[in-house]
Amino acid sequence: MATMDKKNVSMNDVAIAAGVSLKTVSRVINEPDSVRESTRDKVHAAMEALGFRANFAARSLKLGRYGCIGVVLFHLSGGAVDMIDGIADAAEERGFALTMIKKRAGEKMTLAEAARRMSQLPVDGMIFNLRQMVDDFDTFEAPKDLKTVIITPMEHPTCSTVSDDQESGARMACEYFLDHGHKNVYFVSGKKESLSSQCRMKGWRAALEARGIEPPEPLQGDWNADSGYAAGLVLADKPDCTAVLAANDCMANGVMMALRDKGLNVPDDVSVIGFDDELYKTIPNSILTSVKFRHRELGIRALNEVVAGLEAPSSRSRTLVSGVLVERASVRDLRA
Amino acid sequence: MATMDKKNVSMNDVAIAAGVSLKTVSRVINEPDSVRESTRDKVHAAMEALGFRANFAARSLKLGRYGCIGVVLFHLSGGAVDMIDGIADAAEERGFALTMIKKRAGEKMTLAEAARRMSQLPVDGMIFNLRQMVDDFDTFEAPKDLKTVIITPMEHPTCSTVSDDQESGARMACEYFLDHGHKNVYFVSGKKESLSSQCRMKGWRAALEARGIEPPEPLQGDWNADSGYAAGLVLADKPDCTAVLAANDCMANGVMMALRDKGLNVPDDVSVIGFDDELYKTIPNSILTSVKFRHRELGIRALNEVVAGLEAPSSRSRTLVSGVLVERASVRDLRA
DNA sequence: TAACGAAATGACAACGTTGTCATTTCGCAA
DNA sequence: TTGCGAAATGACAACGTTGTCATTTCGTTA
Repeated sequence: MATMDKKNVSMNDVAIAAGVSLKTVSRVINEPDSVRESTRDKVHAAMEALGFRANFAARSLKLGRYGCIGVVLFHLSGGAVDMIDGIADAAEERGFALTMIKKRAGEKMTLAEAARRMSQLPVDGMIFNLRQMVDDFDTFEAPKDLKTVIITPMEHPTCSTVSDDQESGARMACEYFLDHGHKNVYFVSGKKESLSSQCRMKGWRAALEARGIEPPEPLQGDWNADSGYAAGLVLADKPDCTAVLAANDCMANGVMMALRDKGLNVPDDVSVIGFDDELYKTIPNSILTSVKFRHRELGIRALNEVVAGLEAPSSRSRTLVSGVLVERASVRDLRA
Repeated sequence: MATMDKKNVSMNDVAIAAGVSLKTVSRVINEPDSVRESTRDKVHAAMEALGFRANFAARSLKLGRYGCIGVVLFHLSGGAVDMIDGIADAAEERGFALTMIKKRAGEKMTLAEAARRMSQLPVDGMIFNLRQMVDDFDTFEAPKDLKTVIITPMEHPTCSTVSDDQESGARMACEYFLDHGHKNVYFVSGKKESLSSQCRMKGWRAALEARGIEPPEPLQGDWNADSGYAAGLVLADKPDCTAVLAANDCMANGVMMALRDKGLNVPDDVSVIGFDDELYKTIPNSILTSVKFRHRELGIRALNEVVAGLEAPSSRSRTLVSGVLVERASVRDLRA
């Protein structure tokens, strides 16, 4: 009947219970080697008995840092899981926790708003996950004392950015077609407002133009298989269409199904490449060649960039994480 | 050349700049109506000029709360995105931020460890996302002053839990088969260690036994299409197999492809139901009937449960979020 | 103009830690 | 036993807020 009265057990309570000074308790926690073993044991016993847990607020107030990195989710898509996974693992490894806020569905949120909200929370630095354009992107200035990293394919004038190298990935896929003897490449895009889709389209276009090929009109999709199917029906009627690059695997699959339904074979009649390399999860023996981005690596890099910049928040860097072409059997070699 | 000297601008600095007292600045922030408009303007101007941002640590220390809910991710799977989305949206709505930590890949983490780590962080309550069994599940006791909600299908002796009603969902699907005249239902499971898979299997078994049907040996899968395909090849040879329940859509698709490759038609020869209703994203015109769980709703409920329990951390409740059978065309009615 | 109650503002302590610096205790040599 | 330097411990202030209570200022009425 001795416990359970005060709400929170403080270091002072522990100190009294252990018959030592407040500061000694502090030392047991932060620099145990500087405390005699017998004293240390007394303190540990008291902490155990009282159920002491250090107060985060007081500690942070004194130290002037939190040990937390803020993460702002402007958009939560499929690939985001792996990215968060990477961020969280890297944070864990470096002894940081994450503080997360999210744009509410349907509402708008500018970078400035996000920064203002975050800077009221326990964070030493922050990461913005930005997959669509936002109004104040170019004018935004991060708080001078809070390292800010933006995950986005766009370059920012003052903040560090980290991104998949979507453009190179698309170029890589496109050149893969061309190197296999294809004379042109059609493109099925994702949602218009998606920066990923825009970058992939840009890379596709650049690769063709680099070889003096006029890019055909891209087909508009929405990431889902049905839109890919619709695009596939259109493409099946184009005699010059031997190669299709779809902005993700789901649409690529839609394209392939449409081609098949039109009596065309992949890869014999038409070759196809997708993005994300996730079709194998859903389709047995999937043959789709695909450009895979390392989202987990992306998250790790973003977090490391923040941590590296904690001391120099105004530093600025640009990190691109390259993609990988996962070769399967959906591209025919026309050179033979 | 007047700014930029002290690291952090405090309310005291603002007070001096505005020619008012510290407390008045505090009031401008927390109870603006109690401050004369002219004073308020002066203070706001000073805050603006100095770039003042309230110190989270000091505020929390004084208030004794953080306005943050801890989230522990023991496991980060596909469905987790929507759940996190729900948690984050609900948190936002109620004025909370999230503090997140994650089990490191490959390492083990007990509930007790998670609780210990979390209670050193800025959190008023916490949510554990637990999709696999953990060693100390039954013996775990949550900190008495920190409301703890576990997202898991298992019942916990002392903590509140929230879960999809996987078992009912599976039963629902199974009964749907039986009500359509099927005499038996085969089952393809997910990974052994997954609690979702275990619950789905349990529901399937229960539904059959309730009608006096001896459940056939379940086929072991691993969530991916290839394992579903393998199962499908086996099932295609069983003459009594008219209905297959697969523990997710990817495996269901694998099953369907195998059946087709064996010359069987879905649903004419064999009917199939999956879980998660996500095949339509990848397969154009998907006909797969599927049990869909509302992960977002699950997250919302979990967060609301934590917030509701902040004042009474030792309260305990059990919430089940029901699934929905999304009817498409993969089940044949044998009663005709 | 004086007096009054209400509204606005201010002084000071307190929240639970850690840093600084002073003091005590220890182990060992003289 | 005494003295000494090093190790261990302690007293006290400080971090930047908010709560309590006292004081000042305001607008109104007599």
